[in-house]
Amino acid sequence: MPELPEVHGYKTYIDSTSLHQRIIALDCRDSRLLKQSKSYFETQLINHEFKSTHRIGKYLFVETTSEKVLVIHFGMTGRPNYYKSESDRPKFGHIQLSFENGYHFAFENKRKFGWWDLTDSISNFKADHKLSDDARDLSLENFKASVSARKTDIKKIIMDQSVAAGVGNWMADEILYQSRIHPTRRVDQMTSEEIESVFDAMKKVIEVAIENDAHYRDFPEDFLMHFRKEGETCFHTGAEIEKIKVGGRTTYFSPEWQKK
DNA sequence: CGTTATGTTTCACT
DNA sequence: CAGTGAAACATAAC
Repeated sequence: MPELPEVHGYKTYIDSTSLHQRIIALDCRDSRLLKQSKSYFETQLINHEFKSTHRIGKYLFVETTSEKVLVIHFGMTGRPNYYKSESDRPKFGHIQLSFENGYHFAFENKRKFGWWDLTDSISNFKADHKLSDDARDLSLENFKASVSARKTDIKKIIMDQSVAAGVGNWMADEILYQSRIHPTRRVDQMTSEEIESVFDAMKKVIEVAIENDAHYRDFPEDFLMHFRKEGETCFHTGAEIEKIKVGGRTTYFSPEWQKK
């Protein structure tokens, strides 16, 4: 389920479980999840430790005591899991590290869209992958600058990781619902105030989601996530939520509430 | 059985 | 170069 708030939670989880422990084994059941050879991962991880983590958007960077930084992307169905007994290895824990203390760390990835990579530097990785600053830290100036030259639907823009790293499909729908902007509104036809309202809603959605540990049921009652599905109705208007495709992704919005 | 899923990358076109 | 739509990746769950 990982977008920015979920990955934020994963970072906290890893920080509180897996730092400063010597890694003694790496097991990978499907090498397609590794962007480098398994032996290279072993060289860089075995007998080393996780030192600290950093998050940009949906990417998690783990600094280690080796010269390389581990890059983790969770894909659509990834999450970390730390447990004591090997027998508790989760069903989809395709990559597992074992620590010297006897505990294990699994990278769960049901759909196998997630991956691990190794990089020399976070800033180079960020540049190579055209990642913007993390959406939580992004300035209004930078946001406006990357939006200004664009001529397409606002939803595609805010999901563009080079515009606001960390915004994914559900967050984009929520942000546009909160700012009352229609998902297919073209950015070049939006006023400066409307762009700012999207920016403000993005910040609000991020903070609310993080405060609630990305647990949607605890979100405020006027959040789209409570009725983001077919047949449900808008909290404000009572009208039926509509479902369309934008940029290839399923999109839910409230027709009268979000003006085109 | 067919459809759908919270993501990224690549590619053939406009 | 900017942008688009589609496809590919891989698999569980409904």
